[in-house]
Amino acid sequence: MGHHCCSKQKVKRGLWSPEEDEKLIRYITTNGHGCWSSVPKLAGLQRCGKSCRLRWINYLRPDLKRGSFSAQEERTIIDVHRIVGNRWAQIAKYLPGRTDNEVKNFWNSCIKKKLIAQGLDPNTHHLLPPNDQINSNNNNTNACTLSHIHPQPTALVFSSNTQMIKDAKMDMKSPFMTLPPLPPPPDTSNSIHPPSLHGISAIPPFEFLNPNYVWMTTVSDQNQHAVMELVNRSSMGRSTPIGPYQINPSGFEILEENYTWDTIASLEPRKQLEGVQQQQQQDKVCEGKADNSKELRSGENIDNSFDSSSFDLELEYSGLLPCGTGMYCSSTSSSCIDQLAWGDC
DNA sequence: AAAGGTTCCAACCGCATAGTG
DNA sequence: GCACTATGCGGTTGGAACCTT
Repeated sequence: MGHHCCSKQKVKRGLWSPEEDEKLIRYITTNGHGCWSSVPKLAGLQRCGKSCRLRWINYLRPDLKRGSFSAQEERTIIDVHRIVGNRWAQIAKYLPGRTDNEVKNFWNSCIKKKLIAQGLDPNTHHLLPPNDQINSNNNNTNACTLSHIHPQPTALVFSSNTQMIKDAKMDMKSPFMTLPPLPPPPDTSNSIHPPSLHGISAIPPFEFLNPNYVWMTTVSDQNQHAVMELVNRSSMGRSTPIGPYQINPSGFEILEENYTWDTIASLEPRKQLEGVQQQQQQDKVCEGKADNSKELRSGENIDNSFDSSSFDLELEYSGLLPCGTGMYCSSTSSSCIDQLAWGDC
């Protein structure tokens, strides 16, 4: 079955010859591609326009970066994939010089296997059930990796620059992150102070490992970045930020009461316990308020809107990750993230 | 060295959507 | 609103290259 665009033409298929490449390059560099369907004829090629377009975009474009993916690119792919899923074109946007096809192939041939080997489901980025984990039980490296990955909350911070706000479609499968380098965490044993972000320092000490508290993202500080927020999990879904720093100059709200950001093993929002919803429903009945922010915060609304298909944030990325027991590391600081990602403990 | 298996990636296929008349 | 075309995208495939036996 041929393409719609070339069903009437006698077209060549399969691998491109150097001569064909040369013709296409010469034509496009001279004239631009214009309407792709007319390119083959004008360039003297026995191909359909679609094939020419693909060849140009995936292979001949001068701005393409060839060669293997760097560790940084690999990390970016994983992190963006965690947010947007198999939306290769979206992912490729954050990898200059890479194409969606290239990213997709790299994912399928390489990253997927690495994640599975670490006991992570490449689709969900969650831990696989023990039976599905390959080599993770008899492999100390993986065991080490998982022990790092699992118990720590993670941090997600939005970049809410003007362009992003303009481009954002806030259906929010998940927010994405711009993570500034953090100051080194204080040297404490069990009680760790949260890092000070963007000059917000009035954060009281708290027990970082206390399961009653969880990091949540909210927007934003004076530098137009969203900041993490500690929320009392035991308040059954009510957002009870710790600290007097809820600022939102950008006008959009990310914090969702019913969701917490899970560990690095699963950065997707995770609905809290059923009791949370019940409590909220009770609250709604009691309060009977129609509050604008509630629209965004409503669990049902968010739930319904969790369609990654329209997630389109101008995201920036860097990798703040929990690193070891109660500690953080950032992507700008070295190999910790690599160790976490690939088990080089 | 040869056969068979596996991996990788360029290219294709088909669907969705936008644009146009 | 409809039909048609062009474009973009994700899933899939085919075959060359590589690896294993």
